[in-house]
Amino acid sequence: MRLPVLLLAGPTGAGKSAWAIGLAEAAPIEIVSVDSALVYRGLDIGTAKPSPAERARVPHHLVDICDPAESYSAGRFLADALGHIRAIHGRGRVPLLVGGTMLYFRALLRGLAQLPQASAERRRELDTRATREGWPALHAELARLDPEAALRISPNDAQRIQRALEVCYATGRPLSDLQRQTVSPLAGVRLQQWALVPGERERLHERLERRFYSMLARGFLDEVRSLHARGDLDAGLPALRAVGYRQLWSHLEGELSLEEATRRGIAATRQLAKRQLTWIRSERSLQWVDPDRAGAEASWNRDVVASLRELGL
RNA sequence: GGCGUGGUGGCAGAAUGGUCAUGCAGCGGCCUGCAAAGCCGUCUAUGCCGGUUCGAUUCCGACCCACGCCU
Repeated sequence: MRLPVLLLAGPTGAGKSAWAIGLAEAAPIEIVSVDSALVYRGLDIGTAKPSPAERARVPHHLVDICDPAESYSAGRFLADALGHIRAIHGRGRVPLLVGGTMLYFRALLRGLAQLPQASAERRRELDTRATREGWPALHAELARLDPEAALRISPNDAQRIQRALEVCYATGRPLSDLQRQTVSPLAGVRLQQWALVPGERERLHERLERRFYSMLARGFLDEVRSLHARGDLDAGLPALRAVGYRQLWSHLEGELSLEEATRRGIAATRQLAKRQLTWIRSERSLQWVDPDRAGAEASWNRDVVASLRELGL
């Protein structure tokens, strides 16, 4: 028999974690987090990380695996996640991939091309050139090395221009060629995929705002303060660009009042949710569930448990 | 009650006798090793009534509202 892989996506604040933990208590499931912020140690309150108690009850993988000074990546995620999926299957259990980092889900579903890792030095060089010449100039260079990539990347999209050039330099080949063949690493796996999609955006927004205040009440600012106090972290690190952390960091740097940081943090959270929803809409293989509908969680839970039973689990 | 100042989009804030900046928020989208990131696109406005004018958000008058000062 082939063990399945379950996927649960959804925007921030939709209730994914609670659903996942609830399911794991009713079925032989282990949770694999699909979340670019939960990987960082010390980012707890602001990421709504599952509590130690919850993690003791249900195994969570890919949480707290990285120091905030490091940069995690989609590539590392893919390798890590596939490793956990295999290991969980090896235990005769079912992996439930839960999270909101849609690029990571896509990597899992569609695969990533064989590309070189990010190179810190190369990126530093490119940043230096960009401050002197401007990104449009580097975009023009990309147009020579990889016209196809230049066509779909905006002259202002620093991040992607940088990545494309980095790959061209490192491999001597256009990124577009390298990206041509990718295979789904989960091809042939029995997949069940859901997305929590709140029916009313308004309600999600209210919830996100309340949640932000509640995080502050539970010591979010102190959490950021202790990261700030380490002295070896800076605002450019992926961990500190996370929603909420970035704004509170900026307040600690004296750039924003706490009120302003809060306002912006809440707005950034809404924007994150919006981008996640855009991605969910485009991923047609996901089955939508409205978490605000009465009884939605219970009936989902029941259905999943039943379908696992059919497989003898 | 009198005088003064000011009313521009959800908010902030420019400008103009003829096409009403811009920023933020919102909304839609893109996404291959930073993705809670980055980028692209986009709707809504000149308080009200009248006058001058070919044409008024702009000039004039009345009114309403806000703020300040005076009584």
